[in-house]
Amino acid sequence: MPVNALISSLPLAEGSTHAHTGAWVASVLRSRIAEGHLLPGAKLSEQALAEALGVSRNTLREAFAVLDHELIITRIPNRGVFVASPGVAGVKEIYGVRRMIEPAALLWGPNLNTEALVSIVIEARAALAAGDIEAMADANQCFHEELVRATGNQHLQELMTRVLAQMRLVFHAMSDAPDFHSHYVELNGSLVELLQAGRREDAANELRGYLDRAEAELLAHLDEEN
Amino acid sequence: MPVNALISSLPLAEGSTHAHTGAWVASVLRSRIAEGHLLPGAKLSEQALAEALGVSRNTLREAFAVLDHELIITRIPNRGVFVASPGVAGVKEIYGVRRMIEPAALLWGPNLNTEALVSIVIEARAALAAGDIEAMADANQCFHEELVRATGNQHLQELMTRVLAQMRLVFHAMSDAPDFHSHYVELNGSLVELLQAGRREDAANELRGYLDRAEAELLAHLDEEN
DNA sequence: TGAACGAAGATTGTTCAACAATTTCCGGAC
DNA sequence: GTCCGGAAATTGTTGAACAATCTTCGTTCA
Repeated sequence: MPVNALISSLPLAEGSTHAHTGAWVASVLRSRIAEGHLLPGAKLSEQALAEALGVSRNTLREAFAVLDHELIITRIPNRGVFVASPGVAGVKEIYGVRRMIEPAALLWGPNLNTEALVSIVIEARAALAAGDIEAMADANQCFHEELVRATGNQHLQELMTRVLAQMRLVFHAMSDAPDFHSHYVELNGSLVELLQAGRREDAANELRGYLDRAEAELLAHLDEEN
Repeated sequence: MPVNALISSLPLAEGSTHAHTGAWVASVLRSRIAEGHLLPGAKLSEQALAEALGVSRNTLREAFAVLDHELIITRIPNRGVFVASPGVAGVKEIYGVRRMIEPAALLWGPNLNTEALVSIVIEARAALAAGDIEAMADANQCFHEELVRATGNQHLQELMTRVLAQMRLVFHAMSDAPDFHSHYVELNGSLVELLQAGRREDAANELRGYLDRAEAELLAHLDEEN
């Protein structure tokens, strides 16, 4: 288990004393997990983590409460805390959310910023040409985040951020994953074209089909992995 | 593998005295607030609450972390914890969520249960006839919760539950509120009629208008209160 | 051999007491 | 009346402690 080595590289709490340490711990763990340094299924030992982060077990526990609520970690009573690893049910949940919110944003979002979407697609194409899969995945995530930004609503954006964080966990759990992102670049592109033509309803419908196919693809890959 | 392996894979027994006290405290406070026993703006003193609930300050703190994340309470560093009191911005956020999720559920929800909605409308009508405003408000809430249940998605349902909890806070904050609920009974009724006729798109559009008017009404009342 | 048993040892759940950092309260000075 | 300064109260955080629960690992018994 390489977790111990990674934990030791965590930054220690320093300087600013007495300010929402719990939230700080939560954010550190959140990004550590998002970046894939802590992989799904990894156990987060209270004692080890508290020591590594330079905070007390009680403070760490407050961070755990937040991350648990965000579904980034899984707490099993008397067993411990683990990085969440969404299975088939999790993927279905994720796409259930996306299939409602994203088309709704496209169809009814009052702040739809087509230009921002265009520039993201251009970025993604550049990343694709450069063979930078990481950058492409980032761009794809930005695209869908920008989409939900059209709702002009903080709650929905937070939900989407949470869901996309879970998506990252799914990808991290599949180390042998093929490149899921590259062939969505052009799908995003055609979506943007529809938007530029003012055909929001068509765009929403296309997006729904797109999400259906993406879910099916992921589920197929998850099944064959077991 | 030995019997031990089989036993350990069984679902964990609930009700143990030694688990989830933090979650329990959170649920107690949640319902206390929902029922209006703790009004918006009220301060939740750590010491007093911990003593009253018979838990330690640390455990109470874990509950606070959860409720803060649910936006049911507001934490101000070094000042304390208060029951949230959504203002104009909060109401706009709430309706921003509802205006996206509810029509989407109506339009695309795979588990739309028209019969359940019908029976809720019937209940609401009975409450209206009996002059029971409380029951009417409950029925109205059930109606919209059932609507989101059509999405078959837990995340969206949780978000909706959170949003409806904030709605209750808004109503509690307006002690002199007129009866906002009674004239929505028939609007829900006409919505159901459209659904029974299979006209989901029309229903979604009508619901959007309905939510727009409801928001405007609430905002007007909030403005004149200041 | 291999499965069941059971007693350490480790880990989590929770509380308590203490202390530092801030805010709030209150009485006096101008 | 308001401005100031110092108690008093409250929050933020820690460390130790203990009970409950899991894990581990050697022992016993078919």
